[in-house]
Amino acid sequence: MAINSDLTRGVAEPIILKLLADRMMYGYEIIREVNLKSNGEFEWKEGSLYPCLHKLEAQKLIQSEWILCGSKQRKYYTITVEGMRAMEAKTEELKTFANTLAMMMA
Amino acid sequence: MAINSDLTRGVAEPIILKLLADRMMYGYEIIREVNLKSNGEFEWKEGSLYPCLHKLEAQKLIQSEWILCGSKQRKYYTITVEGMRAMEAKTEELKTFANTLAMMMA
DNA sequence: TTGACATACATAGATTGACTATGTATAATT
DNA sequence: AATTATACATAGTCAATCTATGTATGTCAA
Repeated sequence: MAINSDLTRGVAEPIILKLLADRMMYGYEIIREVNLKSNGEFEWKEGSLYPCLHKLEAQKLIQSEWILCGSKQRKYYTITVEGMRAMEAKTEELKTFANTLAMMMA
Repeated sequence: MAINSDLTRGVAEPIILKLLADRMMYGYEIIREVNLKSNGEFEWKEGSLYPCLHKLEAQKLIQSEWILCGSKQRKYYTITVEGMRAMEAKTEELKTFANTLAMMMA
């Protein structure tokens, strides 16, 4: 029962930043976490996530490092100070949006 | 203090259907109403609304008629039975989305 | 009365974020 | 040995919105 992707546009960035504010994660892990935590309402795919991570990194809101886990290389992302600020701003914007929308549809 | 348009994508249709469920309205009137009711958080422009109305009409969720008001022609839109059903479905989807998002950002 | 502004509809073209499909490579499982 | 899951990546497509522009009429003040 996935949500229409027109709705989810724009929420990927704040969600990623929010997750990385808790702990460092690698891309594939983020996909599983989001799909799990949303009870399947979000159905993120690699094709959506990786370009988004690259964009966030280009904006210096997150940064990456390759880490060897056992015998496997994983690209771990951490949030930057600037990213924390962006997350807070985006979270506020999301709240305003949700409240406005609730009012409009009431 | 307008909301980023990536967020508002996908909400135009349910909002329009919701408004027309109350009363018939013409395009320009819808723009003013939405911008007013949202306290300026939504800043709809003609270039966004008219194509959306045409699409909804092509889907037979709304229908239009030209009405002469004084000396001015206005294109009034009304919601169809099918449109009412679509509105209810979309409203449910919006609620699920808002709840999921609130949970993810908590 | 004329210029400025608001009303009212319309659309072509650009932008952009997400999706589809595909590719590579390794690890785990059967 | 073959299949599946993990893990990263990107080219091409799609679609909803925005920008910019156009037409026409109504209103109001200088």
